[in-house]
Amino acid sequence: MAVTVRFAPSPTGFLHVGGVRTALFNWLFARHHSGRFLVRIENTDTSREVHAAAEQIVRSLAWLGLEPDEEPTFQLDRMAHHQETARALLETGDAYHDGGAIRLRTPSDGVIVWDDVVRGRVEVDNGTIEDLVILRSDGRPTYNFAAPLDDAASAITHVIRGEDHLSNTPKQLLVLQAIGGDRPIYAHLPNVHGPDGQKLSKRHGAVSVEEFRSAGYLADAVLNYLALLGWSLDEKTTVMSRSEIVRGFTLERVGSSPATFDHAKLRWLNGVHLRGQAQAAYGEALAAYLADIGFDGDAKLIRSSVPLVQEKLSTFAEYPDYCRFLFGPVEPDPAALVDAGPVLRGARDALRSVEPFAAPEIETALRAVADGLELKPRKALQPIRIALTGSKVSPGLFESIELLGRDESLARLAAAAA
RNA sequence: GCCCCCAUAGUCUAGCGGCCUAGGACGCCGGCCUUUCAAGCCGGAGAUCACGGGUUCGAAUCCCGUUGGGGGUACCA
Repeated sequence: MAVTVRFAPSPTGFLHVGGVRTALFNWLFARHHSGRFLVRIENTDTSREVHAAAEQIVRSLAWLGLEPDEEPTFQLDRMAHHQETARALLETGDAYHDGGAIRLRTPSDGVIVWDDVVRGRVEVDNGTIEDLVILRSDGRPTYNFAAPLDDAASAITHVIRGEDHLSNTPKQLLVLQAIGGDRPIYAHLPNVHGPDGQKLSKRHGAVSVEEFRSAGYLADAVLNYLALLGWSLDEKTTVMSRSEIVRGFTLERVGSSPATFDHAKLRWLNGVHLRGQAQAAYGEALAAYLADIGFDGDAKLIRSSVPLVQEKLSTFAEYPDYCRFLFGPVEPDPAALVDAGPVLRGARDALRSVEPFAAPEIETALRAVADGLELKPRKALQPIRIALTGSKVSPGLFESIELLGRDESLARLAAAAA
């Protein structure tokens, strides 16, 4: 039987780290087995539904490249079927009315058992499970009734979800038993915690997928990082491409202890992925990101600046601070330029005649200036950098000058020397 | 309260009875490189494998207890 999995979020807000991790593991499992990955929005609790949350979730998944193999479905769309099933259960006596609701009759003794792929064998006393409401008094199904029904209807083979659903599993198994549905295989993933050990939430900083996107992270890096939260390929591999993860992913290597989200490691990993990109793709992604956040800069210039920054940035968000000087005037701190007159004038004279106006030639010329003034390169170049970029930290000076152009460079040098 | 789950360095993890004087990665510290910052390279500190009992010739690995953390206990998902 072909592997079919589903990611089933409730539309109560943005897709956050814990949610994506669950979605990712489902997607990886499906891809690894050439199976299908479905998305089902669990919207049976209409009172908690947040407007546009479903679209938001789907969009976040798309950004990460976790595209479902079918149009996402909404649980409530199958309400007629849920109600019909409840009625049938009523007729066989497996369910009964209670107030306005309908409850499933559950056994009071014995145990219900399943072999969880990540937890191992789990046994629950039937006595601890009370007759569960399957249809609310207003006719809407409850989650624990609708979910197993829908799983069965979609022929879900593996239910991969957060450990908060562990205690729902016996209930859903009981429902499945009552309707004679096939059992899927269950895998309950450990939670993702914040730095304080509490469940990850807003106050731990960026946790929604959208935030990572606007913070300049690469989807592949986020994916790589998330995959490592609870799963490992082997004893030493950290950096992996999407396809390497898909190839190596198995549920057997998913751990059962909760993980803490570490922004610093994500950041590092993002830098690694950024540096590994082809220059053209990097430029493409960078330009798209900058347009997204409203950075006003010529796309062509952005592209040509890629070689200057690719080795330096760990997120795209750092780009403006590094390269703002390429796109507009600078205001060097005069205090940092005292006594710099001779160097700046020397640089100006040298740059006036450099041919061609390219980094290697510029470097030769400026080093000669430093030599002539008997200054160490470190000493001589820093004021020039400040005059041209307005900052003590910048991309490579010579490449920056080339990109800035002769006229602009001379003008900035003159202004600073004055 | 009751039920369940988890427990290796600050963090993510490897480990599934002897290969472990516990491996990798982030972070941290130092050095090299160097036009700044990064990157890169080299080196270092950091874990009595939560604690206490067992089992075994031998335990991070198996069992029991304790502690800590988490989840559940809804006509929420």
